[in-house]
Amino acid sequence: MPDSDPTRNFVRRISLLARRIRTQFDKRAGEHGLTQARALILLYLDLKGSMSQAELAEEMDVERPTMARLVDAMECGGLVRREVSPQDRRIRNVVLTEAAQGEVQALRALSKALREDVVAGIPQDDLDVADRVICQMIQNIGRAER
Amino acid sequence: MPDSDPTRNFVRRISLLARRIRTQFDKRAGEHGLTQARALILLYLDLKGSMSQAELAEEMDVERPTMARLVDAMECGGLVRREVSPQDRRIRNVVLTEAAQGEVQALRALSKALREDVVAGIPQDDLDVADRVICQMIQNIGRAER
DNA sequence: AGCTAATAGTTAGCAACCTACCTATTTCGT
DNA sequence: ACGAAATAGGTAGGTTGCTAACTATTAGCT
Repeated sequence: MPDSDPTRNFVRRISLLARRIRTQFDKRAGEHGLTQARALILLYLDLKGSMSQAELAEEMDVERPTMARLVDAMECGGLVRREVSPQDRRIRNVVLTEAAQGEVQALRALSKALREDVVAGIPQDDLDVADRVICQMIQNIGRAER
Repeated sequence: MPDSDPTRNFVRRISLLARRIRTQFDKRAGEHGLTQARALILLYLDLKGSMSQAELAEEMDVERPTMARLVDAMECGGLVRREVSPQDRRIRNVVLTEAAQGEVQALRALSKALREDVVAGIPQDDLDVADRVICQMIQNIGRAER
């Protein structure tokens, strides 16, 4: 009975699911030169036009050094440009290149397809419950950080 | 209305939750020289006495190179020893050192406390639904891999 | 017995997280 | 107006994932 406590495996399965989704996304998006994290940046920038790295980090719930490296990689790969803000020289506004804009449609389709694969056959009511549980857990951890 | 599709954020929140749990675990276990992945190895070995790296990788749903590095780090930190199997010289049986055995109790308590923090205030019925949803999603991804 | 398959483990290289710490600006309080 | 605090970004280093490709050993088939 090592695993009689169901919450133990629940926590582990969440981590497993997150990894599997990421791996599967990266596999499908690899042909487009994208990964899960980079694709999300691309979608945000397409939506808002231009964002600072701090804003991107905030939206994606990621620390700023993480964002710095993601933007580095995307700039290096020709997906994104950094433009120093004229109003505040601390800020680099990140903007999509034309090449990246051309990927947006395919990326949206790919993301949608993967989401649909993941939730296939799961009743909406159950999804709603699961979403509430996940949200509550995220809050609980924030609270537990003292 | 960029995020009108609820499943989009659901998938993202799963990844966020997994990261937050890992970070919080590592913060609490750091004093014991442990991290989430290493702690899990320790618990498995305490349970089964000795396992090959391939068996550990299988139990933890991780690839074998990942396990090789985890065992490297733990061996380096004096938590674990590798012993070549007499029956099959390809196999390294991994066993806990005495120092590691001394950490098991504290580690169990720590893991339990974190699990309880995470699920605090969530009805068991909802947890059951969420667990079923997570399991189904993991299966769905396996199926989607063609 | 001998050649091929499969298996255990490792190395190398990439991705995306994190924390801690640093610099360059801007803001704000006195 | 000037010095302290806050903010944007970056660097360095550590952790845990992955895949691809390699070696060593065993198993299996003819």
